[in-house]
Amino acid sequence: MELSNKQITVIFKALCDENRVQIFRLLQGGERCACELLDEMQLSQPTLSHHMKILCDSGLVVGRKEGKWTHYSISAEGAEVAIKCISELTAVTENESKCCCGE
Amino acid sequence: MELSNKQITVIFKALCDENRVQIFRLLQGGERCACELLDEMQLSQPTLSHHMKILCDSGLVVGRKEGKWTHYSISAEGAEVAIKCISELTAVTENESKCCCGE
DNA sequence: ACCTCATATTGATGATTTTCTATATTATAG
DNA sequence: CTATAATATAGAAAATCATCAATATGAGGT
Repeated sequence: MELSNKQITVIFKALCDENRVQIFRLLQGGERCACELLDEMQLSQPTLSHHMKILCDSGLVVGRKEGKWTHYSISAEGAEVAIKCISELTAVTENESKCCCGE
Repeated sequence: MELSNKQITVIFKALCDENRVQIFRLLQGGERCACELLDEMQLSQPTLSHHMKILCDSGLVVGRKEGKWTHYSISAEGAEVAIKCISELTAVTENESKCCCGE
């Protein structure tokens, strides 16, 4: 499963906004519907909806539709992918110390 | 070590741009100076410098100044912080299934 | 001291993102 | 089938971000 640079940016975009980080903290307590999240955030309903779309696109959050409601929760699989991704990106594979610039 | 929402966004901003992800891939081979990175990226020198600042601010990359050159490398400590951060944020601590909206 | 090379900073511009209001969609209740 | 409630989408404004050209800084070399 090789992710493109673009796909990686989509994953981590989830964590690049303070409101979205706050939404993760709310979801840590378990599944929440959009109206509950809206109650606890200082955002308009369309803005929350926009953030939830970005979170779902990242794979870190999943939405479950049930009647009128959409229930959101943290995806353990998405989290695993993100952690594996950051682990791989930050894994240094050097086998010798290379000097550049003719030092 | 409790990170604020704002601090978390600074960490993951590093991975929200395709060029910056590409820089990680280049740094996987070991320490590189800015001029080497510039050779391999389709960016102007000031733009690369701008990205390197964001990467260093995130803690995922460190810069080491030596004479005229700045050598950049991936920070294992920074990576550890980022992984711990995403692990904590995505850890669900629910102990009972809560239903909202009077279901 | 001057020149050159590597990198950083400034300032401007276009692109993207966040946010809102207004409206549309979809589901249930009466 | 109409009304209402929950969520999504469209469109516009404001803020932020990525980018570049020009310039500044700072370290060696001559």
